[in-house]
Amino acid sequence: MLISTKGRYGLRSMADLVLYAQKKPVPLRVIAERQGISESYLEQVFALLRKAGLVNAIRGSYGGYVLARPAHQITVGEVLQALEGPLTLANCAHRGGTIECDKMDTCLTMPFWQKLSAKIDEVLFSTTLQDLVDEERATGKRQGPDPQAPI
Amino acid sequence: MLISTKGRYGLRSMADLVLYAQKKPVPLRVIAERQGISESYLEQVFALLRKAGLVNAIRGSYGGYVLARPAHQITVGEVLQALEGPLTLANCAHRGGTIECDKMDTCLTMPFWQKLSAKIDEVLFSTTLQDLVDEERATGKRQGPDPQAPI
DNA sequence: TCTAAACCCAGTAAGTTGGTAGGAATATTG
DNA sequence: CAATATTCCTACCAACTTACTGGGTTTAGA
Repeated sequence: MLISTKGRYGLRSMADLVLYAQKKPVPLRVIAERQGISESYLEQVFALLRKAGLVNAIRGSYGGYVLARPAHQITVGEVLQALEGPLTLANCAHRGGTIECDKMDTCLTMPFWQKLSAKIDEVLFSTTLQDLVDEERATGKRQGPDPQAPI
Repeated sequence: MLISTKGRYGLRSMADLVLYAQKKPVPLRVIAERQGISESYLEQVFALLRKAGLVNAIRGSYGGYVLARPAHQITVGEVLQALEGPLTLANCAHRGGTIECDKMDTCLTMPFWQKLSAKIDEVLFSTTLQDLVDEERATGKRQGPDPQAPI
C-alpha cells in the first residue's frame, strides 16, 4: 500500500466537500461520520490541507470547512502532496529536477524512475476533484443530494 | 519516497547482473561493492529475489547469482513486487481485482485509484531489465565491459 | 452565556525500515 | 582432506512511521 490513510482519507474528504459544501461549510464531525473516519484523526488531516491552502476553515458554531478554490482547480496531486509529502519514487526522480545521488552517472535505474514518476504525475496533476465526482455521476453511484441542482 | 531501499537496491542489483553475470555467477560481495550497498543487507534482498524465482544461486566457492531468465523476460514490475510486496495504492486498486471495501458503492475515489494503478502497472510490466541497460547504452553512460561483445 | 465548532499539542502501541551479527551448509581448489 | 569462498538462515536492534486517542484552548453564532 503506497498511499497511507492520510492521503486516502483526505482525498475522500475533499470529494465529500465537493458534494456537500456548496452552500455552507461542512463540520468535521459530519465528514467523519459520513466517511467512517475518526474525527480527531481527520483534524490532523485537515490541518495539513489548510496549511497547503486547499481548504478554508470557518471557526465557531455553524463553522466547518469549504474548498479554498473551485473543485476543477484543485488536482488530486495537490491534495496527496499536501498529505503524503513529496510523491517521489526515489531520490533521483521527483517533480522539478534531480537531487543528491552520487551515482547519477552510472545508475542504470534512474531513467526508469524518472519515466515512471512522470507518468504518475501526468495522472495526478491532470485529474481534478471535479473529475472525481463527475465520474461518479456518470456511473450513477452517488447517494447524496445533487450539488449542482438549483435550490 | 514510495519505494524502499529493498526495491531500489534490488532493481539496481538485477541490472548489475544483466551487465556482469553473462558468463559466470556474480557473488554478492562484488555487487555490494560495485553498488555501494551493505553485503549482509543485500543477502536479504536476494533471498526474496530467489524465492520469487528471478535469480538462481550457485553456492560454494566461485559461486554467486545469475538471472533465472533472459533479461528481456524479466519485468521491473516482477522485481519490485518480489521485494516490496503487492504494489497497490489502496485496497480497492490492486492487480487482478478488487478486495474488501465496504464503501465500494459510494466511494468517490476508487475509480481514480484503479485508473492510476493501471497506468503504473502499464509501465512496470512493460519495462524489462534489458530495457534498463539498453537505455543506458543509448545514452552512453555505462562503464563496465560490453556484455554483448564477443569474447 | 451556552454551545458547536476549529485548533493545538502530547502521548502511544504497533508496525516498518534498514540495517548488524553470528553461524551453518555447500562447493571449489590445492 | 583442509582451507576458502560463497550462499543461507535466524535473530536482534534502533530509529522512524502510522494511525490513532485524549485533553485542553480559542472562536463565533444563537
